[in-house]
Amino acid sequence: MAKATRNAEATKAKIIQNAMLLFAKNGYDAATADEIAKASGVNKAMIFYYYKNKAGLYSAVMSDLFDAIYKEVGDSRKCCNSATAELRAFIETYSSYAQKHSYFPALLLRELSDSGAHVPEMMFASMRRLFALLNDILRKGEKEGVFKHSIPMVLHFMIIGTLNLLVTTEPLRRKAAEEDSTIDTCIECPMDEITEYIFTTIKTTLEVK
Amino acid sequence: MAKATRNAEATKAKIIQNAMLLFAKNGYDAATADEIAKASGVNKAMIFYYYKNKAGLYSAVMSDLFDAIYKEVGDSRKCCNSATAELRAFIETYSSYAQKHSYFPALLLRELSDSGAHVPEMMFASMRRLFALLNDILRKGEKEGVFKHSIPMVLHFMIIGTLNLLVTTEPLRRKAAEEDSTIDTCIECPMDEITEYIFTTIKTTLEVK
Amino acid sequence: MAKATRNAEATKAKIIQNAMLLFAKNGYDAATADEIAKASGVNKAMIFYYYKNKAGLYSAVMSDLFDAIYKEVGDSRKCCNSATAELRAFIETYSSYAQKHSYFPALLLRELSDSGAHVPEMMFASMRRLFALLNDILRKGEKEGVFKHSIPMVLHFMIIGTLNLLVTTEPLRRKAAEEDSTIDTCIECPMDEITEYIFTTIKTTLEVK
Amino acid sequence: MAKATRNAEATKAKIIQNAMLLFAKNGYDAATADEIAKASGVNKAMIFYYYKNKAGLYSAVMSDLFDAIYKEVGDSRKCCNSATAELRAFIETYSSYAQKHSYFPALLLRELSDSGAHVPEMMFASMRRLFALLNDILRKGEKEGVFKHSIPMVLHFMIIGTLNLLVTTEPLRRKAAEEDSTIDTCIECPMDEITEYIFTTIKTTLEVK
DNA sequence: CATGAATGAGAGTTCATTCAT
DNA sequence: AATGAATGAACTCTCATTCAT
Repeated sequence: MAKATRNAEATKAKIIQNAMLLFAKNGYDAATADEIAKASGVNKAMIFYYYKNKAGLYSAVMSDLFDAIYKEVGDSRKCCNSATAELRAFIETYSSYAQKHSYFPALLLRELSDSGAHVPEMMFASMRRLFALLNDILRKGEKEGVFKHSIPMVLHFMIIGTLNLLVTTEPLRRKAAEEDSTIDTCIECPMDEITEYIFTTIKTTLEVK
Repeated sequence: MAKATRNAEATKAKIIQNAMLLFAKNGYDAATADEIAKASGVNKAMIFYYYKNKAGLYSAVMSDLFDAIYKEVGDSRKCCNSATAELRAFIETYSSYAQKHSYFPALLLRELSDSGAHVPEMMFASMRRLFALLNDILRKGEKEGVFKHSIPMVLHFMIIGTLNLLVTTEPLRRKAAEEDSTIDTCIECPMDEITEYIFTTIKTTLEVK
Repeated sequence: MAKATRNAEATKAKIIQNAMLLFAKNGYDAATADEIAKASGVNKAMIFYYYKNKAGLYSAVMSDLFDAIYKEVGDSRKCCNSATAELRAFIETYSSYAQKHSYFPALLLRELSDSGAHVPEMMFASMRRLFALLNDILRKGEKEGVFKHSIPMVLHFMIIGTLNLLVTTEPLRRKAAEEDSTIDTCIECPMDEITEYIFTTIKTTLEVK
Repeated sequence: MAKATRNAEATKAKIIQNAMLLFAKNGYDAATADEIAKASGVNKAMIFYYYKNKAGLYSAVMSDLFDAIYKEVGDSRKCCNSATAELRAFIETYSSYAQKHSYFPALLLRELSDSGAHVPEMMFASMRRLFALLNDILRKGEKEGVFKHSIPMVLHFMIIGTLNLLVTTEPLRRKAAEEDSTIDTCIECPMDEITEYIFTTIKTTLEVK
């Protein structure tokens, strides 16, 4: 109804967007309200007007991300009928989300390192929901007789740990490659090959016989 | 009146030890010099006297940890003659180190999430050295004809990502288990079983035919 | 949808009423426009629309109170013919007003402590008018030969100081009584006895011979 | 052991001294840490270094004042042997303290108006101790048969209410006198005459027969 | 080597006030 | 008349870092 100013939704969106980037780049503590406000082109007080405090903003950011990934990964299951296909969809969707929203892996890994210090309640629910998806797939596969018994928690961390680390360490790996060409930090590896490799590894370990 | 004053090495050791714990628990930014000094029972100024600044202290902490893990993992290779045995040693040693020094995983994951923001130079070197070890093992296995061609970087992240996440998320997983018993967060899993499971997974994906 | 919107007088009255309470409870600085607006069920901007700024609102509140007390105390004189009776009326009316509007004493004492920092002009006029009333009574008594020469300002502060302190300290005295029963903070004293006691004291000091 | 800087006691004293003045002049909320630091010629952080937070500083200020007045008033009793003389000493000592430390009345009246919002615990204890002194004197007089039964709480407020108001309203009364000479705000009254007048009033109301 | 005192630069948060609708 | 969005100026408090002893 307005052009650009005096538009609550637009203002909130800008704040969330820039907060995401800055929280991902600098971490919760090092990302300042000043910085976020300036990047968003809004007055610093608006952050507190809409999100009460820094933690509230952070929660909002994380909620958005977790809701989105849960939805995408959850939706991806619908399109398949075998447990193996669902597993592939899980890994591929997670991988593509992590690449598209490259700030997400850093945020997630840091939050897990802090045991959910900044958004305790939400981390539980969100991580659990995501894990429950994989859990379902694995159980289904077992029931169908195509998967061996496994340790779902370990496989879950194998998938998301690997993918998240690959995304977050990209700049680090690139620099390492520049400085020491004798070591292959997989900087040129196409992500879909990597994703496929991860899928194959998990599938192989699950294969009966 | 005598206690431990006027003993440079002891003072430095106390600082490092407590800094480790607090950096791990609270992260780089949230760990304060005041806190570290009080926990160590030394005057705050000593931190700056011995380590120049906060970043210097952090570097020292990380160096110690990385040197130690590199040494332990490196040493573990000596005792074996097959690539497969060396791979198992790599994984088991890393796993046992991560458990014994349970602050390490949080520190490492956070630092990787930050692309080595706080200790740039060192992260390169140390991570590279560790990765080089695994790389060697994999190449050796390939040469011996017992391992298929693989993507070492991915396997590396699979191993350390999974192990580190399992250690750091322990409190989170415990709480989740308490609140929702229908989901198995593997909180009672013995770590050696998990370690073996990881090893088996990696080995299986490497097996020729 | 109809309630009380679009009704200037009602809105203004609600604001004044709640502002009174909150200024009394929290003091000028600690009472916020947000708080007053919320308590009044009106939009914050209305405060500024009707009263220009916080000081304006405060002035309006104080004016109302001072006008009311002046009117009540002033009116009370009419009904009597002797200076002594007028003095009693002054004290009793003030006392009953302070009890009925229990936020008034806090506001008055604070404003006197601040030397009228927030409502300079008005405090002069209002306090003076009130004091002039007592002054008149005392002079009249002197002329009639029933009162000795006195120091009106001192008697004025004796009356209003005592009454205001008794009202404002009520919660404090109640707590003190609960914690230490050996001391009598007069928490159960009927206010009319106290008022009578004050009157007697003043009368006694004024009595000729 | 030092000259002026690096002297904890001197620094603390300067802070307390200036805080007193500014809290008295502007009230708790309106007195800012910046202001107090600047007035004291110290870095703002020192306030928090020594007193933890603003409330802590305020508490320290009030403690100092209350301890001092209690001590002075308490000591004054020793020198007398009759209840009447002790009563005079109580009033005179309180009066002289209030004049000498002219910031005290404002602080006290405001705190009483707030029901001890900022220093709850202390207000109880301190006010009670002071009141207990007067209470003792009155009881002693009753036992000796020189005082009638009275309401100590009311007499206490009569004394301190009047004296405190006279001190705090001084600037107000001066301005009023300048603007309207027909009214006598007792601005030229010598404080010892006023004190004597208060004493006489209280004594008169206590006199048997 | 060791300490407590001192500092300066910010960070998060609040709040009176104004603007656009 | 009434509202929610927006702002700017403070304000309290923290913290890495340095100085004097």
